[in-house]
Amino acid sequence: MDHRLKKNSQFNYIYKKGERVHTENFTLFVVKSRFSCYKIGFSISKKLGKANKRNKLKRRMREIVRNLQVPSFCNYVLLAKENATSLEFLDLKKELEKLFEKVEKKLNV
RNA sequence: UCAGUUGGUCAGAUGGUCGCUGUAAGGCUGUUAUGGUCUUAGAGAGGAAAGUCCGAGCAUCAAAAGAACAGAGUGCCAGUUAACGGCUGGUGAAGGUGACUUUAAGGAAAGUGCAACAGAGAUAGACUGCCCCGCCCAUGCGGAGCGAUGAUGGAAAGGUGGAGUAAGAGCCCACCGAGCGGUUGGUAACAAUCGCUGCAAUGUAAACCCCACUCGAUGCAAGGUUAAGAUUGGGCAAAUGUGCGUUCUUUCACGCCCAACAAAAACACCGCUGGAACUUGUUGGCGACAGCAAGUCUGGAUAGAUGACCAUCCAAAACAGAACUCGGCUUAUAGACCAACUGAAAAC
RNA sequence: GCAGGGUUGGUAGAGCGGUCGAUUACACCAGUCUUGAAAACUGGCAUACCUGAGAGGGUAUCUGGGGUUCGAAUCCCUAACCCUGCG
Repeated sequence: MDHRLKKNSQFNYIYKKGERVHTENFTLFVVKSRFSCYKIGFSISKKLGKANKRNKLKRRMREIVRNLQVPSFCNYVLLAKENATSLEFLDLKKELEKLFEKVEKKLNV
């Protein structure tokens, strides 16, 4: 299945309606949906660096999310904060794992 | 060996596991429709892809021709190119011991403007002065000659030295500089040389300007297909209006302009990648480059495709990601390598 | 992707190549007034380095770097950063 979010309107909807979960270098917006698959969009602003750095960060984020067990019936937007570009791959992985654990707890409550 | 100058090349590689985007072939499957999925094969960022500073292709503005005026750009000469403000080779000027580097380098006797402060004075007359004569004890006053002297300044009326004089002056002489003319060399910029002129002319044109040459505007969010359908108000006009900066003329076409509302489907498609292309060889040219032959097909995404991990190579580390496509320029850049040349020292 | 605009004291915002390190307002500091504060009035007020006991003086800086000019915040080139528009 394709897990990408594509439309600008979808992004805006999630920014407005979504619940936020924070960690040191990321913010995740979560909205529940009717469909069994999840969708996720990555948002990295121009402040984080030039095109090269942003692209690399996005690829790493996608690679990590692909290997994770992400809670379904939800749509997400993963927003990177300023220091995220300087992290190593393993640190990124740990942090995102923690992030999605948090999300699961929230959803179960 | 040390210190440099110029030009060029590379931009991690190999193997394995998981994953991403196109292409081709085949299988299975679905929708109103572009599809979905699996297998196999093969492809998948740069020297700057960047900045958007120039030049083109391409597209739209219905199609054209001419004149004047605006506006913008370029500016030594010759060549090169599809074109250029690029590049190549020269000339002049400036810098460097040198290899070599830098250079927006037309015109200031077409005209206008500006030149603060300082300075006697800023483009040019006066002032301060120098010398001689007369009056006079002298200060000083009057007359004649002179253009040297002047605490400035970015710039002060060709410079240095001599001769000359009452004092002085290109008034005269030598050298240097400048202008004009000739000759020789060079396609030319220009250079060399000879003669003449005692020599008049500050700087600024990246101030306006003059001269020569070039230029329509807008950019793929251009523009088109599926793809039909559509409202209201105001102004101008019935060719006397509108039509690629403005005005005018001619052909031609046609209503034109402004404001508001409504509609806008998509995993959409075309434009979209075979090109002034690349590689090798060869011929011409000092070179930029051009010709010929053979071979190659080499990204096409659309929330936007190249990542993660492991092993080895001492270490994998720079700047950095195509978005219609090319030719340049500019800027960023770790490390490694090659070639030619210069200076210094030492040895032979 | 393409097109356009800007950058001047702490903030906003003027600025003819020379009298401009810079006018004005707000903010800030000191004083007057007040029991105290506000308002009002008066004065001061950019930064760095050098020098000086101090008062003061000198040099540099208008986003950075070059150039034109005797002289640049202003003109030209180049880079960085910020902002706006487009279907």
